[in-house]
Amino acid sequence: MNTEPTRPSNFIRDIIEADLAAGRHRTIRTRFPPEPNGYLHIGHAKSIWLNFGVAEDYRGACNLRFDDTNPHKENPEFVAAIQDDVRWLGYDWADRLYFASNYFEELYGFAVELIEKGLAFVCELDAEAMRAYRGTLTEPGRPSPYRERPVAENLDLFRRMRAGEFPDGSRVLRAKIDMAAPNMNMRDPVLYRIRHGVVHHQTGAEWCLYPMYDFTHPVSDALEGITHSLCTLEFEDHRPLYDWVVEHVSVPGRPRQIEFARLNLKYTVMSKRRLTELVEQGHVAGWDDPRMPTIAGLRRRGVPPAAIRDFCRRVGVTKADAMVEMGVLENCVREDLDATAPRAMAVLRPLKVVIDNYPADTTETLEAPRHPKDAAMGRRELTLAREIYIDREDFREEANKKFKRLVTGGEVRLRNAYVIRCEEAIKDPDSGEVVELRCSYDPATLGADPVGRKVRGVIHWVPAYQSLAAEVRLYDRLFTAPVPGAGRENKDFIADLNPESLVVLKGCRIEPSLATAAPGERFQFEREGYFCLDGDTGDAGIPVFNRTSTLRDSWSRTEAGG
RNA sequence: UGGGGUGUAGCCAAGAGGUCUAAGGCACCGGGUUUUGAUCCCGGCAUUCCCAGGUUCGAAUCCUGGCACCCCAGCCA
Repeated sequence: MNTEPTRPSNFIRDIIEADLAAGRHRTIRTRFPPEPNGYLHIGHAKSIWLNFGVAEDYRGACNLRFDDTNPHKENPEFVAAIQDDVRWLGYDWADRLYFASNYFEELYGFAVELIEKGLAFVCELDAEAMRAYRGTLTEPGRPSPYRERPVAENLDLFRRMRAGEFPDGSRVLRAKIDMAAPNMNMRDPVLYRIRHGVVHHQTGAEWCLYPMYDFTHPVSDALEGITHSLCTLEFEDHRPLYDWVVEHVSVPGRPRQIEFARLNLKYTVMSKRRLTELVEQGHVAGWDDPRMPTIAGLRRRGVPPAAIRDFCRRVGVTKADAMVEMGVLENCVREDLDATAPRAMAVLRPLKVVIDNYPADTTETLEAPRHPKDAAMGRRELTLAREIYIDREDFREEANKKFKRLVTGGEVRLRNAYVIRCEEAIKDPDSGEVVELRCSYDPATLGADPVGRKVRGVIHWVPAYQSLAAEVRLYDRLFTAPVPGAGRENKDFIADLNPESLVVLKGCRIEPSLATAAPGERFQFEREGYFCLDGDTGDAGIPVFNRTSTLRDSWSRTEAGG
């Protein structure tokens, strides 16, 4: 992990360095605090990278803590998936796995402390009434009629709330702060609510009283000795409340909350609500659908964890709302995969080629490097035969000089093999479609340029009978709009789904050496892109490859531009 | 007409009174190498820092006043 390029400076690191220099802390402690109510996405990756990275750089530690105070939305599947994803990203929390629910008893004690100090009270206003009392953004709220209840009564009521004597929604515990505060979060915020009949994934049926985030988070941070509690910008308004809790309750630490801007990516969505909707309404195949911006989706797509870390580093950490282009991620993926992915040949849309002057009853074994710039990756064997497949896109009956591939009467280099000439294109008499090419090859061109002429194009190929059948799934951006739902009625992001985000190619042929590939292995199919072997199999058990990314393609631009 | 934030190139982002006629990355535009139209290499790409005043010998950096955008009225996190 330390072979990674230096993490650039940012305002959070500046704060940490200043704190260290001033002797406010001897060592740094951070935490990544997901709520287990969904899968992690690339926005979380930024937080994970920041929290674990900063801890690593300043020789501190980062805890993994599940913020599990709302049993209605949380479940063990998410708890497990989140751990898998953090680990896969390359981070290790050692024995520091925590749950906010582990602190329920302490939390309860601190709530009692607040009541005893006259800083919290049991309120019987229902949700609607409480909203009315809260006031608005421009008008102050009014105090709850229950605000001045005696301490002893509050204590008794709170104990009975825990004991299960009151139904859901009948009572809450509230902090007594300031109903006229311009910051809505300070208008006597709710600290505890009653939830009967839910089985919490960690604490079971032990509690019917659950603490709110604003109370739980600062206490949990303090209990764990967190020095810097990093969170996203929308919690900025909560910081005064965070500080209030830390100050008024006898916790052992003084954590400091620092907010940074969350990651936004064009052409995708990042909110848990929207991702959940995509999954539950079946717009994608699941949380790990390769089109999803989830960590699980990116993993299945073939994106290497190092590319995600690099992406986080490049994007930076600031307080300015940012909308990052997909191109940055794609570049990180290509950069990593160019260096690490073995090369192979795969023909996605096969067109049969018969090399007429090649002996019919033999094949030839050729060798090719697994990587053009990394000899250590070794070599692989290719089988050349009289009948091969090339991609339909690499042949045109006629074309102008810019088309560097095969045309009738023209020559092209078969990658890692000979130069061939197309003598004739055989067409289906009914449809006129080209169904086969009759070619000849020049035996003198293996590893050597032909004499007296130059061949500009190189195309990939596979042997017709020795190659393997495969299914290839081509992925494109999930949405057609840079900000899905923007400008639509009800922000209807579903309407911006890209109908061509997935194209399945079933008749593909891949080179024989791919027979031993294992699920999760990544390759560059030369001239096509980067692909990752999926765990699924296609028709008749054939392997399935997911396209992680195309190669950069200046040809399509040239051609489109005329 | 409340509070909290943010504004540097198409997209991110350094920068903290002079070394800024403003780093770096992505994108884009050339040119070179190449048995991947890939990679790689070389070059180009903000006289300008949301706007307007002001302070100063000197400002993206300080002051004042505007403007724009984001977040907040869950017994969600």
